[in-house]
Amino acid sequence: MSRLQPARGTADLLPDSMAKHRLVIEAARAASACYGFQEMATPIFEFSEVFSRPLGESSDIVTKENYSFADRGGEMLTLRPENTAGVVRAMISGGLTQSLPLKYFYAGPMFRYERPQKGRMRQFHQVGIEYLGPDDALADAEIIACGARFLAALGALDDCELHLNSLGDAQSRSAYRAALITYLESFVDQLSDDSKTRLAVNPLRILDSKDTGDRQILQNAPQLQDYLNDASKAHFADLTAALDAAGVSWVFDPLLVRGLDYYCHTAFEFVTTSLGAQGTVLGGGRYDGLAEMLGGPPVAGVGWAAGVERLAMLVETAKANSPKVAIITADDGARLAAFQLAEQLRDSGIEIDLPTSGAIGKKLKKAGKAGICVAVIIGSHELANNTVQLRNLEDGSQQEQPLDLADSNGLAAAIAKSLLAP
RNA sequence: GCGGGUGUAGCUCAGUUGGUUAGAGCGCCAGUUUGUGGCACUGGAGGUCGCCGGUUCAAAACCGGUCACUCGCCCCA
Repeated sequence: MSRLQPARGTADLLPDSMAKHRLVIEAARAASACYGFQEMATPIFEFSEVFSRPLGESSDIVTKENYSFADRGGEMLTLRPENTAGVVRAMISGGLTQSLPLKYFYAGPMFRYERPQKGRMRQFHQVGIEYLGPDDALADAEIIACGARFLAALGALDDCELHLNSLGDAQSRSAYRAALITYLESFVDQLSDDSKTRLAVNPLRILDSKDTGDRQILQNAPQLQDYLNDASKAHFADLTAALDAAGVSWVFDPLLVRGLDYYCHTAFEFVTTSLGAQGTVLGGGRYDGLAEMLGGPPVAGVGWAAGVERLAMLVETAKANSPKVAIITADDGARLAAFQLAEQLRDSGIEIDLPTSGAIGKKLKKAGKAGICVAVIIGSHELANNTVQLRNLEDGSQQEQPLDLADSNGLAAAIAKSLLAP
């Protein structure tokens, strides 16, 4: 137990949890397809610059939270910590800026070197969409509506609140940032230690500090929305009007920010109260500056990502797929015939479990527990008479059926019929 | 990276102020039933008490370290 563990922050997905994950991913896939997003995938690792360039080489994220390593050729590679940078890189490398707009859906594993918590693993899984090209606020509205539709399909939307804010365009942001720094510098002695360093490194993040002293100081801090220029105000008004028209409810959250420079305008999160401190279940925003930062032409973009693990915790139960029919041998004399029959029934599209060990009683018991509905019982006696016993494991009824190993269609039909019966 | 909590059977957990052979329920295996599951009864397997060290005549228990899990902080692209 102590010796053979999965590496820290990783977990096996055994069939029952895998079923929950698949349910989440398929809901996201269906919701995004509904809006015309097409599934694609980028590599699980990239040259480190893809992830470090938009963030700055010395930031905490790059130096402490990335899984980076040199390969045998000396290239610095990083396991992808999120997929937006990879998708934008793929757009640039593939020359797809000629085919805008692009609407992409993805699902897959991501990696961050962090202290694990509930719903926060070192290897985790995300689903997400990216809408590349348009700078229209209706694009923002569309991806948010898509996210809401996805959460609704999981039955999670009712427990979530959509938090919405505008960061404004680059001009608005830098005006606000300057004002905020000026204000906070006059309280620098009273700020928490964490926020003192944030003031130098990433002042906007002080807005969502959890320190009560910081929150006190923030009461009278300049407000982001007062620094939005007309174009930024118009974008936000356009977005909220579209959400209202679509019946997507939202709350204005002036403290919801993104620290990185390539973000602009819309920032949003769907937050649930049922998951402790890790309450954000789906989050995203507009990142018009990212493509240029990665060395491509300026291309507007907006998207979101959602953590599969966290959403899977909100899914009540999901039953792993398992066969409904088992072929059970009564004695070794029917081993080969049973194997042959199993293959023939699979040809007919029936999922067959063929247990190989244990007495007949054991096999029936296990089949019943595994949720198998019908057992085909075959032994030397049946083989000699060209029959099988068809046993309904739910009500215990049993009937004899003819066995013809040259043509099992009749038996397949009888099984299909008993599977349909209540 | 920082702080709190928790590590005993496959799972959920008992285990007295330190005391000699570490328990229960569920699950698993076998039998009662030599070819028919669920119920019942009977029996059985399964434990380096997370790991290393220390205190002690004696440690699952006390102390130190370490690892893992968990909650919060930092971070959250």
